[in-house]
Amino acid sequence: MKSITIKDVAKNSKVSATTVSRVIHGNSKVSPKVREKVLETIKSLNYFPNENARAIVNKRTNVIGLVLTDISNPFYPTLLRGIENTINKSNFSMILCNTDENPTKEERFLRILLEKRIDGLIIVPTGPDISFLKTFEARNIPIVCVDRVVRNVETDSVVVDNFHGAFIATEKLIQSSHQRIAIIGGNKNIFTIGERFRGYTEALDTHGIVTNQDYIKMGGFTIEDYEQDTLNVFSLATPPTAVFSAGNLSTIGIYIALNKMKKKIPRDVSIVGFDDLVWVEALTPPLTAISQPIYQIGATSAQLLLQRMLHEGPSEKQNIMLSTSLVIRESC
Amino acid sequence: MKSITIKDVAKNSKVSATTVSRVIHGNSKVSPKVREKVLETIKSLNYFPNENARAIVNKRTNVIGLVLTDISNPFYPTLLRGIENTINKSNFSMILCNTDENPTKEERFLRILLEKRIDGLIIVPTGPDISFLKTFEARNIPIVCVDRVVRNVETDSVVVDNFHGAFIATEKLIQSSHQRIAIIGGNKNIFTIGERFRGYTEALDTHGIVTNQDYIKMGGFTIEDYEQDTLNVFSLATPPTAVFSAGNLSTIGIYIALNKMKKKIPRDVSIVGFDDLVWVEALTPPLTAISQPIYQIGATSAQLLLQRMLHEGPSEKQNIMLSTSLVIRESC
DNA sequence: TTATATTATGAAAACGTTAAACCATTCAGA
DNA sequence: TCTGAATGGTTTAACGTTTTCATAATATAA
Repeated sequence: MKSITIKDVAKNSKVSATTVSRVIHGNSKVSPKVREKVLETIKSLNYFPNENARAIVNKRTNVIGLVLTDISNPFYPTLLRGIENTINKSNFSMILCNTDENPTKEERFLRILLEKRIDGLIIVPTGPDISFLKTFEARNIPIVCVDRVVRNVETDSVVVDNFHGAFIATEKLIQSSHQRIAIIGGNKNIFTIGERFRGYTEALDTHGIVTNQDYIKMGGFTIEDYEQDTLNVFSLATPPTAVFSAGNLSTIGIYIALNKMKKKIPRDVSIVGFDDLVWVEALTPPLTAISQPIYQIGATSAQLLLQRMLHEGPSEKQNIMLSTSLVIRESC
Repeated sequence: MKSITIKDVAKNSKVSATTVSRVIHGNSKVSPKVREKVLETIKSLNYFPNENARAIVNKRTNVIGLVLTDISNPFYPTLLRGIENTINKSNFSMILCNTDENPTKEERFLRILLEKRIDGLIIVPTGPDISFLKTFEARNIPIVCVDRVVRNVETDSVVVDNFHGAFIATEKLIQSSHQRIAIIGGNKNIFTIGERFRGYTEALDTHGIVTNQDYIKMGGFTIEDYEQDTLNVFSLATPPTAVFSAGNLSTIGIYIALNKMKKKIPRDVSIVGFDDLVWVEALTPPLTAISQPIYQIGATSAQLLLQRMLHEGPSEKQNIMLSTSLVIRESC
């Protein structure tokens, strides 16, 4: 099981390993005949350089880590493609880790990534204080926070204006002359969800509507949770006439529940949802939604990371906030 | 930018690097006081072993490659989680690559993965002949093909019975007394899609229904394509009364188009779709669908790969075919 | 006590690269 | 013809680990 090394190539071409290395790197200091010969034996031996050996001498691996909560959440695949397509251009690869919002898992992954000496990290942090990131910082491994930010270490970041998105979503419902507006969504402790909740209450406030605690269902996790939340809120004595769905999973639960309750959208209930994914247009009626530039969030954070890794760009950390837009369809 | 190495730990603990290495691995004998001291300085120096250096001496990286077509296809995230959750238990990490069905990209990724000396590969091949896999085979790097198979090298594989799934889907429509049944889907050259097409025609055949070429729309790629296909097929002089959607993207296109045409499902048109994803239940009406055990496909292929990497299990290649099931809802 | 086995440790080589320093040709120019 | 510069190559050390082998110290048995 002996593997083919640069020395084998050297021996077979009757030159030194250095010369082979030069040929591989296209370095000028090698004569055409020798280059030819070396390339030939590389091909004939089917030699491929060992990146791990390279990594230890070059002190760079060309690998980045991508730590997110769960690729199954439809937000992430597009984000990932934005990142991947960007870093691939500079020949970086990506190790993917799913934390499931679990800080213990997160720390374990971060340790592994550190040991693998990744050149950079893109992370959707599980919380606002990720102590292990200090270790990355101390070793000058660039970090980009995406979708959420962290406060115990300064990093570049790319987020979306969740607050404003939720604000205009809620306002849209108000302008359609709704007063009794529910919100259904996940855990407020998650940065993005918290911001969306703020946007919702702020919009009600701005328009002089007092928030009704019964209309606030922020604690779901699964589609079934959201379905149940919807069932509950629309079974109230005075049910809402509209609902703001704070995430894509809640949108699914809401549609399922309303279908079951035979409520017609938008006749009986109006909906605006956060996240404009491909399938929301197939719903009946198609969803009016807040659209995030998901791919661009990914691409931008990857660009930021590349800049740092290649020591280009400004030295101050960049904190970028991209904006959302309202896509009007027929659910309100 | 000097990094902390095992030698620094050694020096600071007044022992040799060997001893530090032994402490870290905890297997061989080292006296309690020394162990204590070493662990202490590891902590105080915040030392983390360099996995790349380890990789070159151990000849294993604890990394696998996952090469698939596009993580944005909702089939893949679940597959990925099945794989990840399985390999994580054995402390493997995963490099993810999206080929976009492009063999050139695929070959480039495979070369990179080879150079990184991954311990194993899980791949959804773009086609039936991936010559670069020969190189993996020659180096005894285990390969598992998933969802599709390859014919120029023998590998383990995990696929789903697409043929049978499509067969029972079509049969379901026939049994609901439909005779004019369309199929809308992607490129038949893709293994899974080809199988589904076979299942469709075979079901018609079995029940003595002659296939109508006008009802066959197999060439779409985007949701817009499928939407257009649907529009076209239902604008025929004698339109079909039912449609089999051969993939999840086509399901979206079909629902959008039928909504636009104001066709009622299932009154005007019945549908059965391939792939039972979370959002199909939120459609109106909820989709009757062929369900694949996606997570399990991933978990199984990862198990197969682990077996090979750890040199356990049988030496003959395993070719596993998992079965699909029909989830009946209200679209037919 | 001495001989032997056991335990704890270290030195050095190896893994597969790259880079710095060096050496031997060849070529230009006077 | 000689000098100096290119040119094309090699030798050696370094990167951060693990592993093999040797050795010193200690424990056990006779």
